[in-house]
Amino acid sequence: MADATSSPAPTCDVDGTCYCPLTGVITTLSRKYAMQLVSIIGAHDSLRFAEIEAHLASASTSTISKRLDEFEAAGLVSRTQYNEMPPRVEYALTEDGHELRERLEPLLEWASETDDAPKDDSDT
Amino acid sequence: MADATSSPAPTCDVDGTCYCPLTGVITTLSRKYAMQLVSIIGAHDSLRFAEIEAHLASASTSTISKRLDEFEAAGLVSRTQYNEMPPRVEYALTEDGHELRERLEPLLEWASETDDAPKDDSDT
DNA sequence: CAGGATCCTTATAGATACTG
DNA sequence: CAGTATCTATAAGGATCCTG
Repeated sequence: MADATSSPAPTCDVDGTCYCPLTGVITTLSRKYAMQLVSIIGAHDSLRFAEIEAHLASASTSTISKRLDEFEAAGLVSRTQYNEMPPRVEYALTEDGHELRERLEPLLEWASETDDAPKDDSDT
Repeated sequence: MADATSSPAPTCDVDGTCYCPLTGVITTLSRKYAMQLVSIIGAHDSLRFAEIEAHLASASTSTISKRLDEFEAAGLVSRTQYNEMPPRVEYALTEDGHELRERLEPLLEWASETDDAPKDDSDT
């Protein structure tokens, strides 16, 4: 995405054109359910759309679809389509996706601990 | 937010009341510049507001202010105010914040490599 | 210096309906 | 099954002005 077209200025706010895309991968990860999704997919060899939905029931179909799209575009997830009947599509992490997930897991794990285990002794 | 309502049901989509806050920390981290901010603050013992702004020049004052607020609320950052003239306020990571940063750094590092986009990371 | 309040713009998620 | 297209509601970021 960042080709050598001479203006690699990361400060997109110099003009009002864009809303500051920041770093690609981080931006992608900052979207809703993105991190969880990577984690879920990586926890399996491959998953079908409906299975992903089942794992992330709180997310809407279109949201999951969008995330998946973004992941594909970012090279984090691969999509394999089997033209059968009924249709079958499998999603899996790419190598990059796995590398990401490795770095993501400690964060998510810690986050879930922190979130439901308040460390402050004074509360409640 | 610090409501001790005994039922920590994270599935906010059972009712249409809220926009699904997800897991606290992850949501906080998903906001713009949030991860970078944690990284920046953690790279120093403490930082003043203006210094943070300088490190994250692309972010607006109000955005930084909001992040800082959220971090404080999440117990990730401490704010120390010195009633001098001129006013002096120092921000630093709490223990929790440091734990977070430890898990965040590999991700950010990998992300910047992957993205190949030089960010406004002034110091190491 | 440090930031809050306000207003505005844009981005993003969800619902719904429809298709290959 | 596996989505896409469209629309709407809302949230989130930025600019600006203003204060302690």
